[in-house]
Amino acid sequence: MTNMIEAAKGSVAALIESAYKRAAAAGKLPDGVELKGAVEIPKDTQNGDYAASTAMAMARDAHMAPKKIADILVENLDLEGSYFKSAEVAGPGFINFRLGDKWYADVIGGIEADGADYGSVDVGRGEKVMVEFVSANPTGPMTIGNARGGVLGDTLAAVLSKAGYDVSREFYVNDAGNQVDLFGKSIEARYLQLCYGEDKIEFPDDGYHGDDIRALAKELYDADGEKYLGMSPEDRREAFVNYGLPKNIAAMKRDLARYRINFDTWFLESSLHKSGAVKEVVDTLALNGLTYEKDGAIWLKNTDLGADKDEVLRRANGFYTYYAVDIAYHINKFAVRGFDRVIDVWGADHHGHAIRFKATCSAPCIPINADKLDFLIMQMVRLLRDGETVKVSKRTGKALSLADLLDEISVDACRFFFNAKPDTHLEFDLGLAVRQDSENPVYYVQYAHARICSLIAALREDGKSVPKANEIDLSVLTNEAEIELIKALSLYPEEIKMAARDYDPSRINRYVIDLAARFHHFYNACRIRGEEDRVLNARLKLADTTRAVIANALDIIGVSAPEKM
RNA sequence: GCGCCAAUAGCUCAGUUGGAUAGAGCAACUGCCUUCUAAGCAGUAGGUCGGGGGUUCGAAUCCCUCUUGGCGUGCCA
Repeated sequence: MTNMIEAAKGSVAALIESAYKRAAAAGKLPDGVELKGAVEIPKDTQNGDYAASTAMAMARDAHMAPKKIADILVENLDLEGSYFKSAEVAGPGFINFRLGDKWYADVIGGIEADGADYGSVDVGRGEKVMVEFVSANPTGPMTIGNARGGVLGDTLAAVLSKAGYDVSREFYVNDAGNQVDLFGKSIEARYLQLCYGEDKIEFPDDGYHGDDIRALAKELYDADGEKYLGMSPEDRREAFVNYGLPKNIAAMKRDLARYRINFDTWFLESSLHKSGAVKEVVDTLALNGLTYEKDGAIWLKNTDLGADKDEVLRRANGFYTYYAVDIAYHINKFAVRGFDRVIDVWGADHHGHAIRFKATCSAPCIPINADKLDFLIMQMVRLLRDGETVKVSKRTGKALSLADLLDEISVDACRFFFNAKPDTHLEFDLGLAVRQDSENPVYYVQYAHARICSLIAALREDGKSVPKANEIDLSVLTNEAEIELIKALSLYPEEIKMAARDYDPSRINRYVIDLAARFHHFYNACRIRGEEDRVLNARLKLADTTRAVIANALDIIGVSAPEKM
C-alpha cells in the first residue's frame, strides 16, 4: 500500500537523525538531545516540499540557537540516494527539503501498482467496527436530517473500511415501544375519521399528523371497509401496526437504496424484548444496586455513575423505556455480536443522551467497554427556502422527505452536498438546491473526470494509449502545474487516514475538489495532444492517474464518476 | 441555571491537532474558446480569525473569562 507522504516524512526524520548523530559524534552538537519536532508540508512551496521544525524544538534542550542547530544539521545531511535533492535552512530554523525525481516516479508507480486499493491504509488493523446510522423511526418517512446522517454514516463506513477496519453498517429499527403504540393510535384515529367523519373523532395531540398516516388509514379503509370497527381497540391497533410498519420499513429500504445506502443488517428492537435481553439488563442493574423505585417506575441511579440525572428504565405502566432498550442493544453489539468498536451516528438533539449513556456504560456490571463506544454527533440541518427558515417537524407532517428531495435533486449532488463536516450546522436552501447544477462543486469534480476520459478517447484515435509507469520519463514533467498535481495525488492515503481518525469523511470531498482544481490547472497549462512522445506519454500517464484517483475518491463518497458530461 | 456544539472575507466554509505572509468556492469586477470538454482557466478586490486575558521562540489552533447563536436538560426516541 503506497503512502508517499509517510515515506517522505519518514525519510526526512531518518536523514535528520543520522545528521544529528554525525554532528554529535564530531562534537558540533551536544550529545543525547532528544530529537523532537515534526515534519510538515509547508503551505508555500517557496519553503520547500517538506519542512522539519526539529532545530526549533530541540533548541532549549541543546542550549543553542535554533538557526545554528539547523545550520549544523544541514551541513551533516547526506541526501545521496534519498527522495530529496536539496535541503536548506530558512526562517527561524526550519530545514526545508526539496523532492527529487525518484519520489515523483514512486508516486505514479505506486498508484498504478495499488490500483483500486490506492488510498488504503492499515490504521484499523482489522478491528471489527459497527457503524449504526439513520435508524429513523419507521412511523413515518425519512427526513432531510436522515439525508445528512445517511451520507455521513455511509461514507464514514467507507472511509473506515479503506482505513483497514472490518466495517458493518447497521440500521436499528424502532419497531416496539411507545412510538409504535402512538403510530397505531394515529392510524386508528384517521381510520375512524374515515368511518365516522373527521369532526366526530378527535385526533390525539401527540399523534403523528403526517399525510402518510392518512394514506395508510385510507388504504386500510379502501381494502377492508369498516371491518376493523368490530375489533377491540387493542387488536385493531395491532392490525394497523402490522400493516403499516412493514410497509414503512420497506419504503425506507427502497429510498435508502436509491440514495445508494445499503445496510448489512436491519436490527429489530422487538428482538431485544422477545429474547428477554431488556428485562435481563434491568434485573442485572437492580441486583447491583443501581436502581430504585419511585412513583411505580424503575429508575437507574445514573447520577451514581457520573451522569447529571437519573433515568427511567421501566415505566409505571410496565413498558421498558428506550433507555433500558438502548443498554440491552449496545450489550448486544459488544458482548453478543463481538464488535470491537461501535460508532453511533446521532443528531445533535441526542447529544445529552450520548453523554449520560456513556456514563451508564461505564458501570462494571455492564459488559461494554465505554472507550470503544463512540458517538458521532452531527449538527442539525437548517432547511431554508429562498433564505427563509422552514420549520421541520415530523409530528406536524410538514417535513420534506428524503424521497421528495431525491425527486428534485440528483443523488450525486445530494450525497456530495450532505457530506459536510459533522460538527457544523448545515444550511440547505431548497431554492438554491434546485438550481444547483453548474454551481455545485460535485459537477466541478465530475467534469474533471469526464474531461480526462474524453482526452484519453481522443488520444486513442491518434493511436496513443496510456503507458505503464515504468515506460515514462517523469523528468520531463517540470511545469509547476504538473508537480503540484503529482503532490495532490500523493496526499490521498493521508486524507483517508485523517478522515478515519477524525470520523470526518467530508475531508474526502475537500480533497477531491482540490485534486480536480489541480487537474484543471494542469490541463490549461500543459497541452498533451500533439506534443512529442516523451512529453505526451508522461502527461497522459499523469492525467490517467488523476482519473483513477478521482474515481477512487468519488466512490468513497458514493458519487458517480461519469465518462461524459 | 447547568451541559454539549459552534463563531474565520458580503455569503457558504477550509485551515494537515502549536509553525513561516490566514486560504478556497459563490457573489462583484477584468481578461482567455478556428488547437485535447469554457460545467474550465488566469487575474483584481475583499480580514480586529466574536471581545478580553493567559500559556511560549511562535496562537485562528491550547487554558480561563465574557458575548452571541443552535441543541439538550421527558415515565418521547
